[in-house]
Amino acid sequence: MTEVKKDLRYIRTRKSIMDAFMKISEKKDFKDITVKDITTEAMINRATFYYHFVDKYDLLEKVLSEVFLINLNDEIIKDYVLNEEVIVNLFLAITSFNSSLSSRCHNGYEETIARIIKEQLEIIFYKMLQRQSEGEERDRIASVMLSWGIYGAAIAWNKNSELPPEEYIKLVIPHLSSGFYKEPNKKD
Amino acid sequence: MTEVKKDLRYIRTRKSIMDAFMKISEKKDFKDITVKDITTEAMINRATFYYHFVDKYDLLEKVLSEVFLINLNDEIIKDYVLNEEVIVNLFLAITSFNSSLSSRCHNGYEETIARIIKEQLEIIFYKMLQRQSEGEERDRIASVMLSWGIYGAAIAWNKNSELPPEEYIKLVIPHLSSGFYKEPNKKD
DNA sequence: TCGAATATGTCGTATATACGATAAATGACT
DNA sequence: AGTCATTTATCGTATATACGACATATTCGA
Repeated sequence: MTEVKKDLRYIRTRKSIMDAFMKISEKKDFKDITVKDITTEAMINRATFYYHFVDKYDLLEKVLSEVFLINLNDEIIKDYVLNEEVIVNLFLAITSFNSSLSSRCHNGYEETIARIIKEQLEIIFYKMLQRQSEGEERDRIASVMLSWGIYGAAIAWNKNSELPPEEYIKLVIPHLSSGFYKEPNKKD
Repeated sequence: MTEVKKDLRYIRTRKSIMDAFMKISEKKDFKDITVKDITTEAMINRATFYYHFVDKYDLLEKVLSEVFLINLNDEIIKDYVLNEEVIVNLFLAITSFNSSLSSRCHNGYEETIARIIKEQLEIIFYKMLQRQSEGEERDRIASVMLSWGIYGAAIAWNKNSELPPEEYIKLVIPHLSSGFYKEPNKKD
């Protein structure tokens, strides 16, 4: 389907646009970013932007869903299973998007961002859980809870914490690895 | 003359090539760098490299002479005169090329590199000295001595010192600002 | 020493992108 | 309200670049 372009020019330009967008996102709120900003940073013509994306919202969707699967697929999903390192890295990936996250949600686009991120997280968690699977439906639910949980933690970190994100998320790792509470009466 | 191209594609691609080259230079010795290495890193076709440069030696010359005048012209030469900050920055710029510099000089290309860098340094020093000029010929000679001196210091730093380059060069700053020796009998 | 791989340059053709123009939408200021 | 400036989005044409093929060098291990 959707015709995967493999012309090097296309790939490089697409990457330039996405990199530029992410760089600008670190300083500017999403709603204040113009297509001109992006094309200037990416050193491409404005018309070329529209050759690749419908508009900046389209770009946002694709950046969010691809950056996760690119940055993380390669080094993490391939042979890793769910563990501390994975969770920390995912958390860092989310918080690095603080630009879009931290802004007031008065234009209603934050929900879309949140939705996309959580969808991607869910996909990743599900893939990883299946490697050590103990039931498909259980994995599904676990993926949902983890995606919402991690994302929520990122939001909370953004609002409150002065801790570095890495330390912040590590505080809760014990609960994720060994459970949130102790079985009251367990053999052995 | 030489037809300054201003097509954005040309500019972006040229920059990509130079950035890629500098990045690779930090890890690989110049003589071990292939055109393929550069084009892969820059995400461009090999043929395109030859559209921009004759060969990797041509690229080296242009990188060396432009990087100095780009990185330094903007922030330094414009309204600055010769001072501590300028000297430190120039020194850092040179040492950051340690890749090519530090290699054994058995292919004889180090001399070319040295020549180009010194030429560029001389141009920069001369421009700066002229702002506070006390004679054209004196400025010329001073530029020559400074360019050779700074460059030599960079080479020496590379061979011997464990000091950070910034500290290293700062040790000699007093001599550059106040002279290498005291006038034996000076009025006042 | 000899092949076999890898690197260098060059060329013709196809295509992604630059450029400039355009119209319409949006926003800021009086 | 209206104007001015900026941004969005689309178009036709020109051009820089990708691609693949090619002939030479160069490197390197058997």
